[in-house]
Amino acid sequence: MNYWLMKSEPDEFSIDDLKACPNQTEAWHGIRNYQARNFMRDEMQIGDQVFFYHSSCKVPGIVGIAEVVTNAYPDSTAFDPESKYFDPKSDPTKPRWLRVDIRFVEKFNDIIPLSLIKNLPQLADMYLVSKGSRLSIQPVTAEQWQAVLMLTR
DNA sequence: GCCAACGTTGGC
DNA sequence: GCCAACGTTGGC
Repeated sequence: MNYWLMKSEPDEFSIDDLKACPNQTEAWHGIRNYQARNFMRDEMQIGDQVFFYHSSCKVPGIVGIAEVVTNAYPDSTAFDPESKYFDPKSDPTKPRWLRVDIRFVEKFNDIIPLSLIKNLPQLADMYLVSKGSRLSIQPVTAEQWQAVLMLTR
């Protein structure tokens, strides 16, 4: 099993939104970055655990946990001219973009703020706080996963 | 294949 | 809103 961190702008889609979805499950659409896509395609597995991260907001940070419940499959929003994620270069017979479904697992009582993560030596090597990190889907090590969980309990 | 121009991300 | 850092595009 692998661990991940996935970013979302809470104004667009928050962990509360995920919890409110049918079956508390939602398709993680709109990823338009090859590295993030390749993680989904090549390394993500059903059952993988995900830190849900709120970005571009007042207090950015990790707000809870979700779980991967499907393998990667074509992101149909790329074929929809009405969608903000429409990509005319993604051919439906050869889809360029993929998504997975994730299910709500847990919302932390308190957010783990980015400012705290930056200041903890045991989390200093998280991809999240590495220079110029912008990936919206990032791998997390088992050690980092445990270190973050320790902060919530 | 290089690289300048442009677009996006995301913290602050 | 600013801007650093990175990704993508497209001419050559």
